[in-house]
Amino acid sequence: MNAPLRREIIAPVPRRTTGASPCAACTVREQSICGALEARDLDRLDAIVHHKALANGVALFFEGDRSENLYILTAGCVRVWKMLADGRRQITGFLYPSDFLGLALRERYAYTAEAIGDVKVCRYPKAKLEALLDEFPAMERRLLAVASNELAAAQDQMLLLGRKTAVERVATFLLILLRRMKLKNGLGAPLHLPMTRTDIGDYLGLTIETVSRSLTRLKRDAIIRFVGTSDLNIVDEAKLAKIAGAEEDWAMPTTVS
Amino acid sequence: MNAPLRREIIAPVPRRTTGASPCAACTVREQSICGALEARDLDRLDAIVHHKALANGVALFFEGDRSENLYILTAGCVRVWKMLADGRRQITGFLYPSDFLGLALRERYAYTAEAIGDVKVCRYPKAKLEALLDEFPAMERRLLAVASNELAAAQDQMLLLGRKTAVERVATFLLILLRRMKLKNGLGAPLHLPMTRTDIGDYLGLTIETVSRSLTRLKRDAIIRFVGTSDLNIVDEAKLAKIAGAEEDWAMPTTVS
DNA sequence: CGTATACTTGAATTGAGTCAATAAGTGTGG
DNA sequence: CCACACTTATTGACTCAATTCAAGTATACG
Repeated sequence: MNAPLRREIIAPVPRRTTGASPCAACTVREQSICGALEARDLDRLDAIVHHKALANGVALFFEGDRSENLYILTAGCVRVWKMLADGRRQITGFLYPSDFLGLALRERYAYTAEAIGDVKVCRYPKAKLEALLDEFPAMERRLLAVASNELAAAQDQMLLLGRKTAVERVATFLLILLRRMKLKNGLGAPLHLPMTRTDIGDYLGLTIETVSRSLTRLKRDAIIRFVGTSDLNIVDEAKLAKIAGAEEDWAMPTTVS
Repeated sequence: MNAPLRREIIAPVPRRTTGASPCAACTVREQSICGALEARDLDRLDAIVHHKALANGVALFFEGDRSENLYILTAGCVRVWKMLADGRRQITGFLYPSDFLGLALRERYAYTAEAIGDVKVCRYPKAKLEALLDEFPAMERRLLAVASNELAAAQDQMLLLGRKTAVERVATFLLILLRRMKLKNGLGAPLHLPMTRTDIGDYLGLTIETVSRSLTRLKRDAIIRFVGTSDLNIVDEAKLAKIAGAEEDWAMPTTVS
């Protein structure tokens, strides 16, 4: 179907030979768990990291593989998914630079992770990174924060999958992308969708046709405007947010302790 | 709708005056994060814990409340849910004794937690528990493991909500309950459903009618047999598992490292 | 024992899925 | 640079699984 069974092919990234630590020069360090380390400790990370580049559709690992490595995404986009025996697929997340991957501290990965377009990652052997966590509690605390945030996002996604209509799902999806982009790139720039409509459908629990129809409806209502097929401008963010089905925002409720 | 707006009412549990630490006598300690502490450190937990009892339908906290406490469930069942502005509800989980509650290390709770039937919890002030985490890394590690497991469960639930049919969802739900019960009570005993059909529907992204029809179908096919309305025997676990839509079980796949 | 609540069942409706036919991109080689 | 092939996206017509609406029937409770 849409799960290319290619294994990861490593295009080795030239190892820096200058004195400076590669991690010190890393552009996503501050956002990722590595940011928990002091500059002077970065060589400890450098010592166990392998940099890798992956082409479109190549898997970092497959559901069921022994989980021997953890990853931090430094460039590109990764989709993470689970599958039923008959091929029905559910994408549980799209990852972006600085995102952490492989958190399941279990023997096997519970999902497959695949590159969307060109991707770069830092790979850490699980055992060695765990040893570092013991040594640097700040890093472990940061990992806990990451897990906690992902859990909150997963709960939002359950609300979406269990209770939202098709347009609401698509609107929510666009809003999330928009907010993430605003954080990184600032506003104004058009929103780029690196994933296919099939990916979006499998993320939102819809078919591609329904995704397409929902996008068309948002276009018709002048809420978004497409530039090509995978770039768009959000013309009316307020309307989009309204359709997304404003979760109750609980403006300072009274609390009886 | 079905969200009683009652605040928690504390039925004080008599504080033990014997010399022994209450935590030392706790029946769920080993399964919960408290199990990470040595016996000699348990008084540190005792010092910050408050025991509470809650009646059916009473909330521990509401979505949007300041998250000042963390909880461990010691008896009963708790439902955790989020809601859309128009009242659509999604239950993101049912919690059982030894389960941890309030993990979101954020300023506010992202969901509401309510007692189903009589419930007992240990309540810890967030700041004080976090201080303990700093002191006892084993406990923090355990918390990370909890978060990691919950994340895996959340991903399974996304697969269910996004891609499974009604009967598959209900079958999966029963199987999960069965497996959890097997772990605790051993096999044989009938399965008890403490929650209403409405709860089940809101957990599975279905209406009560569809839940009821699915259960009827499983009854008709002699896969389950009800004893009253909230207790049932699972007659044919294999068939149930088959319907639940066997996630690929990836029997030792080859891995190219 | 009656009343409220929770659950089941049936009939009609509908939102999203399926099937099928374009249309719009994307990439390749001549 | 264009023509062709191929993939990806859109649109339309029809179907169907789950919802909605509407009775009924258990079950629990004061």
